[in-house]
Amino acid sequence: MDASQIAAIESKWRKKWADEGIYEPDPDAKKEKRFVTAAFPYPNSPQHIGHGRTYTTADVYARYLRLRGYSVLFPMGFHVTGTPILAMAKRIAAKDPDVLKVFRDIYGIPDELSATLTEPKALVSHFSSEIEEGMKEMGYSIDWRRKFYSFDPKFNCFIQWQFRKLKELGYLIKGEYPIAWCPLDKNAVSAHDTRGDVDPELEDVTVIKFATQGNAHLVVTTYRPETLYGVTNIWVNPKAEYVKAQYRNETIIIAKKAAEILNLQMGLKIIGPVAAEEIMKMKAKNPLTGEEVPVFPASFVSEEIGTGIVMSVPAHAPYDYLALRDLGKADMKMPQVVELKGYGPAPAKDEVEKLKVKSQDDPLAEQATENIYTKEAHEGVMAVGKYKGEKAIAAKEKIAQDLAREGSAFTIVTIANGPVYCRCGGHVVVNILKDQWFIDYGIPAWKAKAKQCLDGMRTVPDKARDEYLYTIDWLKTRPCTRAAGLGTRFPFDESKMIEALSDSTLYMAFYTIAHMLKEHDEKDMDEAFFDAVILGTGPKAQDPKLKKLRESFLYWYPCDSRHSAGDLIRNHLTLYIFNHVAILDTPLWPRQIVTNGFVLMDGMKMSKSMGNILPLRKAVKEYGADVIRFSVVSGADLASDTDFSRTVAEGTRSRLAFIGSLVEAAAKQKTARLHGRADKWLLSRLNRKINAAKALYESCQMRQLGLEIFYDVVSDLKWYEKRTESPNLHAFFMKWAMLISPFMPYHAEEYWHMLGGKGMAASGKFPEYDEKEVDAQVEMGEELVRAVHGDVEKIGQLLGKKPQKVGIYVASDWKHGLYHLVREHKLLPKVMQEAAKDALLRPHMKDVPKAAAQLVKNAHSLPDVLHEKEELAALRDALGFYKKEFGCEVAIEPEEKGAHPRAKNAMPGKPAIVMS
RNA sequence: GCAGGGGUGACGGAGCGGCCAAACGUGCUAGCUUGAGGGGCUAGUGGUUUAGUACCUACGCGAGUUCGAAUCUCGUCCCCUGCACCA
Repeated sequence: MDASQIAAIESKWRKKWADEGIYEPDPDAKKEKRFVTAAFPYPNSPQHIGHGRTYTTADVYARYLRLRGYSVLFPMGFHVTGTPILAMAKRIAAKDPDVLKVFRDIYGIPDELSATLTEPKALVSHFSSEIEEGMKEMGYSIDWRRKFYSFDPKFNCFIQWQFRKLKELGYLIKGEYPIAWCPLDKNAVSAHDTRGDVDPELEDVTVIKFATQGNAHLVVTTYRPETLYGVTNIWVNPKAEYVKAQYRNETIIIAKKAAEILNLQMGLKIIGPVAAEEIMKMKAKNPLTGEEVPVFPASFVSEEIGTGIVMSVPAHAPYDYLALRDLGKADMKMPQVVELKGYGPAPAKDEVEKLKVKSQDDPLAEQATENIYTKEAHEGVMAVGKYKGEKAIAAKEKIAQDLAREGSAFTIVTIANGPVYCRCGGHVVVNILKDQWFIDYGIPAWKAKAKQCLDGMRTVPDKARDEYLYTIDWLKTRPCTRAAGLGTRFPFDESKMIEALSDSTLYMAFYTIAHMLKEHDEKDMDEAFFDAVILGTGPKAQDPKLKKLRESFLYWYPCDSRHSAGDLIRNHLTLYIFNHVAILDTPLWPRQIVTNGFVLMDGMKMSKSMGNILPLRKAVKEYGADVIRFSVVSGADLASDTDFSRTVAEGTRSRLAFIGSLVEAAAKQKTARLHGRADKWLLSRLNRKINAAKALYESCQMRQLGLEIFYDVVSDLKWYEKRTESPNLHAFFMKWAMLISPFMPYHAEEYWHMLGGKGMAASGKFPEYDEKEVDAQVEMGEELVRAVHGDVEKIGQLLGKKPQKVGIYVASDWKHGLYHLVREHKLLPKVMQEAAKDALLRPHMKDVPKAAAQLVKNAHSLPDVLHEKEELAALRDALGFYKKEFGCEVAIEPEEKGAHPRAKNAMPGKPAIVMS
C-alpha cells in the first residue's frame, strides 16, 4: 500500500468512527465508566512526533478500555495560559527571523501565513486547529465536543471558583518574592522573553558590611562568608565609579553600576560619587575579627557583579592571591581558614602555581578558582574560628546566619547566569514583588492528604511513586499570579493573572460539563454555580438546571488515568494531586497517573536549533498514523526515552504489508477448515499473548506489548507461512485484529471488515483468551520441528552439499525415563543406582551409562521434553515441509529403526540426524 | 553537595539465579530476487572447534554467597537527570 491508499483507508474509518459517535460518550448508568485525560497541549507551534507519545499512550489505553466494555471518555482542550503565546505573537509581529525560519523550515509554514499570526488569538486559533487536525489524523479517540481553551470566559469562571475554594481553605497567602525583571518593559521576564532564550537563574548572595572610619560601610559580596577569617584586604576596581548611598538607615559605599542593578530590590538612595582612590585610602573593619584591613585596586573586580566590591582572601581565592601578586604583595601574610588535604596552608597559592596562572587577567585564573572552590566545598574543614573542625560547607551557612543576626551581613538576590538581556534590550535585574500571591503547598496537613491520595493511587510506572513522594515533601510556597499573560484573572486582585501551572490542576473536572454549558451564561456561573455542580453544596444545589451538570460530573469523576511526560511529576502532576485533595472528597481523588519518556530523533534530542524536529502531521502523511502510533509508543519502556528512526518506521510498515497480504488471503477463505498442528501452534501462541496482553495493556507496558503482539506475531507468521502449504488464518486474524486494534486502529478496522467481522473493531470486544486453545505439547512439538529444521540446515552447510537423504531418529522412551531420573537425582552414581531399579531402563543397561553421563552434565538445566510418541507425531506432521525444504527423501523413525550407528545418539528433545 | 536513574555485542536496548554468546529492533556481511531514489527474501555477525556439538573469553572494576551469577551481597570507579516558579 502506498501513502495515498493508506490515507484513503484512514479517512474512511475516521469518518465512520465519527459518524457512529463512538468517542462521544454520555453518562450511561448501565455501563461502568473510565475517564482518561492527557495534559492538554500548548498551541504556540505545531506538534511534533514527540508530543504524540503521551497522547498515543493515552489513546491506546483508552481504546483498550473501550474494548473491555467500559464507557470511556478521552477529552482534549488547549492550554493558552501565560506569556509564551504572547511572546511568540510579538516575535512574529516583529518579524523575528529565527522564529520565521523555524516555522518555514521545520513546520513548513510559509511566511505569508506566519504574517497572519501576529495576534495571540489568531496564533492560538491557527495552531490549535492544526494540532486538533493532527490528533484526528492520528486516530485519537477524543470527544471533541468538550474542547475548550483556558482563556474561555466560562473556564475562567471555573478557575476563579477553584481559587476561591483555595482561599477559603487558607491555602492562599501573600508575601514578598524576588523575580527576574526588565526595567525597560517594567515586567517579569522568563526564558522566552530573553535574548537567546536564557532562563535567568536567581541566586542568593551574602553581602558583608565592613565599617570604615567615616560613617559609611563598604559592602562586599561573597559566596564564601566562612573565609571572612582570612581577609587581608578589600578590592575595588580603580576604573569603576563608586557612590555613597543610603540603604535603610545606613550609608554604604557601592559601585555605581551595581547600585543601579540592585536598586529595585534594595531601595537605595544615591548620595553622591566617591572616587576609587578615596576608597583605597580607607581602612575597613572586619566584622568577625575586628581587624582593620586596607583597600587595594584589582582589575578582576566587576562593577556589575554583586556590589562591585569584594573581600580578599588570598589563601583560598586564586584571584585574590593573583591580584596581590600582581601588586607585588605576594609576601603578605595569608591567614589560613580552611584545611584542604593535599594542599599547604594557602591552597589558592598552590593551585595558581600548579596551573602556572600568569596574572589575574589570565583565563586560567577561572580554572584555578573553580578547582579550589569545588574542592574546599566538598572536602574542606574549618581550621579556625567558632566552627573549627566542621566542614567548610556547613560553616558557611552558619557564619552567614550569625553575621546576619548581628546586622553585619544581609542577602541580596542576583542573576547567577548574568548578564541576561531582555528581548527589548533591557538589562535584566532582580526585583522584589511586595504583594505576590502564593499557594502554600508547605502546609503539613495538606501534604499529608496528598500522600494519602498517592497511597490510594496507581502510579505507572510503579517506580515513579518515589518521585511524587519526594515532590510532595519538597513543594513549598509557590507564586500563583503573574502581571501579564493570557488566562484567568486572579479573583482577589483583578490586575493579576493566574499563572500557567496553577490553572491546570483541576481542569479535568471541566471536561465533564464543558459541552453542556451553552445554555448557561457566564454571568450565572458564580461561586454557587460550581459549588452546586462540583461539590453538590450551596444555594444552587437543588437548582434543576444544574442537575444534569452535576450528574455528568459525578458519572465521569474521578479521573481514572492521567497521562503526561515524566518531567511533569515535579510540578504539574503533583500540583494536580494537591489541588484535588484540597477541594474534592476522597472518592473523587485521582486514581492513576501514567508518565512516559520523550521521543528522540535518530538518537538525538529533537530541538529547533538542530532542525531535527519531525512534525506529527508530516510523519503521518509519510508513514500513516498506525506506523507512527506504533513507532512512537512501542520503541522503549514507558519511562525511558524512545528513539524514532525512519528505518524502524520503515520496518514497521513492511511488516504491516506482510501481514496485510496474509489477511487478504485469509479473507478469501470461504469456509472454516479444521486446524492442523501448525495452525494449533499458532493459535496456542496467540491465546497466550491475549492472556498476557491484558495485563500489559492494564499497566501501559507498550514496549512489551509491541514485542508480544506485533514483532513476535510477525515472526510466528513467517515461520507458519513457510511451514504450511495452505495457510488457515481466518480465525487467527479475527482475534489478532482486535488484539492490535488499540495500537493500530486503522489497520485493525480494515482487517476486521476484510475478514467479515461484524460491527466496528473500534467499539468491539477484546478477544477472549481461550484456555482450550493453549496446548503446550503442540508448542513444544513445533519447537522441535523448528530445531530439527535448523540442525539439518546447519549440518548441510558444514557438509557443503545438498543431502540425498535425511533420516531423523527419535529417542526411545527409555531415554526419556533416564532423562527424568537425571533431572531428579542430578548425580551420576545416584542416577545409575535408580536406573538399575527401573523396569523400563533395565533392558538397556549397556547403553545407559553413556547416555546418563551425557545428561548429567546439564543435570541442573534440563528443559521439559516430549515423549517419543509425541516427538514422532510432531516431526511426522512436518514431513511434507521437510521434504520440500531439504529437497530430498526424509525418514522419521524411532531410533531402533535407524541402521546408521549415529541414530543411537538420539536424546529426548534432540533427535539424531543422519544425512547422506 | 542532595535526590533519583544507570553502566550488557557496532548501536538502541532485553534478561534480574540455571534451556544465555545474550530477546526484539537497527547496523554490518554474504547469497538470492530486473527491485532500483532511503527495496524484498534467506543466512551469518566474540574466539576456537564439530555432521546439528563442545569448550574458552565476555555483561564497568574487585571480592564474596552458590553445584551454578549479567542476575544475589559488599566494596569501588564512572556516566546521566533534577534541585523550583519555567510552560
